[in-house]
Amino acid sequence: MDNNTNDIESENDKVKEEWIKIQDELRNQLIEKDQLSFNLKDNTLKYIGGVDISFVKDNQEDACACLVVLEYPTMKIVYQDIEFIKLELPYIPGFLAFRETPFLIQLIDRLKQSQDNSKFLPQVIIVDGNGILHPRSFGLASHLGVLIDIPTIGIGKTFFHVDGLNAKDVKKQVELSCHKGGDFIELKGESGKVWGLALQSNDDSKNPIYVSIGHRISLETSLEIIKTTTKYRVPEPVRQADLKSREFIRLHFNNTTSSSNSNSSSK
DNA sequence: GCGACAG
DNA sequence: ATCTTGTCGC
Repeated sequence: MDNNTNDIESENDKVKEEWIKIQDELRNQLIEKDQLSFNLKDNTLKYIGGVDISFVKDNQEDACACLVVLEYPTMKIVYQDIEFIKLELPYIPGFLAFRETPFLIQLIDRLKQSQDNSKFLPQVIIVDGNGILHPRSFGLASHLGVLIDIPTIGIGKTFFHVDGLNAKDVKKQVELSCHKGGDFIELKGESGKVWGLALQSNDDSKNPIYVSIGHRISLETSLEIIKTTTKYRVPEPVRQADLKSREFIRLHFNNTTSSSNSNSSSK
């Protein structure tokens, strides 16, 4: 029986090794500077995207993927696509991209192919997950960005330990240095590398968000965009994607499945 | 060996 | 990720 668990463990290690190779390869295509189809100074940023996946409770595989496109800077939703999906892989810290990326790409592809809506293809996408703020500098936002070749910004809501940085010290630093919305600190690790920023979203948000480069954008431009699209704790594009996907689950999944406490009838 | 660990 | 009421404040 111990042999079984050992076999499984070594199988998992093999898979992780393969995944690491894949990401090492993809990372060669990662661009950590501005390579954009717009300039923030001259109103050429029109469409900004947000993606998120929400889950059905007590369920590791039934979920809802959402892509929204907002008009900049009005933040009005001009396009949305929401669908039920079945996750095929578990959540493994450090390998989130392999779990979620296939479904997000599908949403982007559908928009690209849309006869009427392809004009809404976002010029930059804000992703619910880190960019290069990641053990191998290649989180979900970067992985997705490279695969779809669209600029992305990574947003984390909880800190991911990397390069000697840890949540406790980071939050302590934020407490000391950030007092109002827009204040931020650099996330500089032991190696000296700047992995991203901890940003106070608004004047009364105590809990920071973590901004990092996804793909084809600089940290400076990322910050500028995040600041101008954030009203609540998380930027409006990802917030809307989150709200839409949760609502979809509430409306179409809940009473549709047995799952839990209905009126316990028979017995 | 032990703990940490995006969503 | 998800589970949840009240509560503080504009």
